[in-house]
Amino acid sequence: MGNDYRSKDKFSVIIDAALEVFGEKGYYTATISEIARKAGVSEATIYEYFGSKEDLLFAIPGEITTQAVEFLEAMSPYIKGAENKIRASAYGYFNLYKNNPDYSSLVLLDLKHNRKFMEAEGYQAVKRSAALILDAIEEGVRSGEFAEDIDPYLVRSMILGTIEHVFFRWHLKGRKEEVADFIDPMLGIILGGIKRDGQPRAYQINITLPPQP
Amino acid sequence: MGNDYRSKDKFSVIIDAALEVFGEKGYYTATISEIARKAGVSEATIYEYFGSKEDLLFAIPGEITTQAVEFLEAMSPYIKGAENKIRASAYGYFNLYKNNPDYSSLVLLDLKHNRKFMEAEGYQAVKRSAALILDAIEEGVRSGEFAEDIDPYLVRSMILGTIEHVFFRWHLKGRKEEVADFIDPMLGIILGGIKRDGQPRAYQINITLPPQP
Amino acid sequence: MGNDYRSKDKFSVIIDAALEVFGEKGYYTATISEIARKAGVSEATIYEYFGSKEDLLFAIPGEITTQAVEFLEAMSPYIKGAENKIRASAYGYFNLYKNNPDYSSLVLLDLKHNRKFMEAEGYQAVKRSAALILDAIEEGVRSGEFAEDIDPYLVRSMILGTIEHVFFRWHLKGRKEEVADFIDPMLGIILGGIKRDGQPRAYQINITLPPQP
Amino acid sequence: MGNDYRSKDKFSVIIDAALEVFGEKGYYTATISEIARKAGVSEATIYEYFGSKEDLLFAIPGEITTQAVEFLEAMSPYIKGAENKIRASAYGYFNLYKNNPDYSSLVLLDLKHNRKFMEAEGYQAVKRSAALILDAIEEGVRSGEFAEDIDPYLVRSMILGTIEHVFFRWHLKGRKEEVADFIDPMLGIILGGIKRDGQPRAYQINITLPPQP
DNA sequence: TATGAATGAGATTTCATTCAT
DNA sequence: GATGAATGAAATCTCATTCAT
Repeated sequence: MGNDYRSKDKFSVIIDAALEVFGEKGYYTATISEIARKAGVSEATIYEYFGSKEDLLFAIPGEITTQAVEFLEAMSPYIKGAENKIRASAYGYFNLYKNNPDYSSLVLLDLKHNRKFMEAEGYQAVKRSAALILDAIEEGVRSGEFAEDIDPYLVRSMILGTIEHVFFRWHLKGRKEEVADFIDPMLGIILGGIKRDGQPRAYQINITLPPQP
Repeated sequence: MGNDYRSKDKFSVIIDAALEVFGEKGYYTATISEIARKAGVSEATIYEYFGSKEDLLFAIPGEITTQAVEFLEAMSPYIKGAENKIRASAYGYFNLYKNNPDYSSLVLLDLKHNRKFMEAEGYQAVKRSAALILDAIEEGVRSGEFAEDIDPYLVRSMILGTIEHVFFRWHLKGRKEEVADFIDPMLGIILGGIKRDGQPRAYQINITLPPQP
Repeated sequence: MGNDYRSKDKFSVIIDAALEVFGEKGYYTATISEIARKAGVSEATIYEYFGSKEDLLFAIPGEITTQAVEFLEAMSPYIKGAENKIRASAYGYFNLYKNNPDYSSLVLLDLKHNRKFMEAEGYQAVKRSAALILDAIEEGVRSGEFAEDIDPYLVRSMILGTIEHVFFRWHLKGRKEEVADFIDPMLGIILGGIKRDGQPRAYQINITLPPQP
Repeated sequence: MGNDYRSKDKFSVIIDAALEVFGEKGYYTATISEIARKAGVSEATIYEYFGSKEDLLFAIPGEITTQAVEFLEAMSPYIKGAENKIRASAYGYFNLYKNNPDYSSLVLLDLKHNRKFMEAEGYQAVKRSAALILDAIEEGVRSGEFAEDIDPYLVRSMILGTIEHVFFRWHLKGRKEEVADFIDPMLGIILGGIKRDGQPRAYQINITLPPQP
């Protein structure tokens, strides 16, 4: 435990430092040297744990995202109704990004643009979580909760795109103010736009024409 | 005229080459040397036209975006109704991104993450175009077209976020298939979610009349 | 005359600009581009008149120094006495350096350190003027004006070294105050130290020895 | 100790190589690449030890000069009489320049012309040593050893100017012959020129005795 | 003659990465 | 396991210089 513990500690320490530095400066501008300094280890030590700068980058999301997604997946069976599932996922993203600003900066500004990462292991969790949303939307269509002519992929893009866009701007603007909870209003609009609800929409009405002479 | 033509040509040739290389490899991975090779000029020549690699990057959007935005702005007064204005802007983005894949790759994958660029001149056009959408939304709220409790900034984020997200994924997936026109369905959902309910949406319905006896 | 005049003008204009820029920034830090700008000609034009940056550097002293030295040489026969000849030469240097600060900066800070220049044509005038001083000193020794055990080369080094040192420091200190006339005091000391004069020095006294037994 | 030794070695090895190359070619013409080659290290290694080419240049005098000056300063209190103090300092310069030809070349041909260096730390030692001379001269004036109407700054300029001029020419002429000891003759002249006349200069005379009957 | 335009040739500098200890 | 020290490999950028017009 002693060795293992110490070892694991150093691993985490490096990851944390890398997250912080990458998050602040971006992948290319960040240097191993600064990460090492912040982690309190030598540069060479970083290479004991991670094969390369890119490996270190890719190793970061593994932990954080996986944890968040596993929580969501575990919760999923207990949530009833497509809408609630979507809401849960959306809040999952929201909280993940909000509570881990360096991480979200890293993901939104660096990782997302890295094709290699998209194919790397660390991205699997993100994919699974995106799949959860898609499933929920499709479930909603099947169940009649949502209109059947909607494109589930588009709806998911709207949800994820909005969340990313808001956090993205937040980062670029220097993370000054806190990000308000925009999930409910956003879902209000999107769900309002795709729900097939009791109150028939205008385009669903039946018109009774007066008898023609 | 001859001279001028040749000069302008070289400027454009470099911009085009840079657009291509930056678009493919990203700003940091791209090298001046490759851009020079692709442009068919020497590296030194690039520095005759652009002071630095970053200047070159920032010079790219100036032309393309400005043109697109100016068209939108010129058109704006002739478009009546908030919804139509929004639609016009959304299609503006859509077409811009769709017709200039290298450019959209560059903007979405590189420029957007560059704080310096956000403050640079080339970005002004993008800002103006984003302002157009916001104005339209606010106009819709004032006119009663849209519910008054909506957050115009959120709505704009939804529109832009969705567009960016879709194109973003398209780039990361290798631009294989053509991007379908998702603007109408997207706006259908969003506008459907923000329109003031009392207002009958007669204009959206298709009526099939029963056969007349 | 028109052509020639114009042509000569441009030559001078370039020399003057070069003198100014070299004098201010030093040879290596100065750029042809800045000289061209200051001269109001294109860089290429400079190469019409001078083969290279170094040629331009070497061309500068030719005019100024030659003029000053020729004046000295012309005057020389009319000056009587070693001391007066030395004084004339020393003041020649003094005035040259004082009245042409850029030139003296150039010579003291750049040209002097350039072995190629020492062998170049432009340096001949300087050499001739240094020879004048040497001749005068030797003349003084021959005539008995100066002590015969002095080293004329050393004396010349003292004169030139002092003048250069003073102006050198003046340049490095930013040419703030005007350089005072230190030639007379300096020569007072040096000549005082080498003159074999009527007022017998201590070492020239006659000793009357007590009668030897 | 082993490590420390090796480390110090490399530092010195680079300094020595730089001294040699700068001394030979001058600062601007010298290249890091050649210094690295001569030092037997990579260019990158040089940058591990010195932040920039200029830093490397400025780091050179620190050691050599400081040592020489500290020796002088330590000796100073034990030397009695202004004249002897001046002589000691002058020989200090003389030996420094003579025993370290590369160094003196560097100082006289490169460093002295660098305004930044004049303000840099490495130059402090030179300044202190120049102050020593000035103090000695002023002491001589106060004590009546020297005439009171002399300008101590001028006298110092004469001493330093002469020394620099002689070594300077030596370098430019290719350091062929050895530099003779010109300090004593030079001081003989200068001191002869500034000494208060009343004081008999018994120690300088050669006496030829008349034939004894 | 004059020059706008283009470039060859390098120089400095930066960093990720390696390796002996 | 940890690291100090060293470096290979590039990349950006600068300028003196050339040449077609």
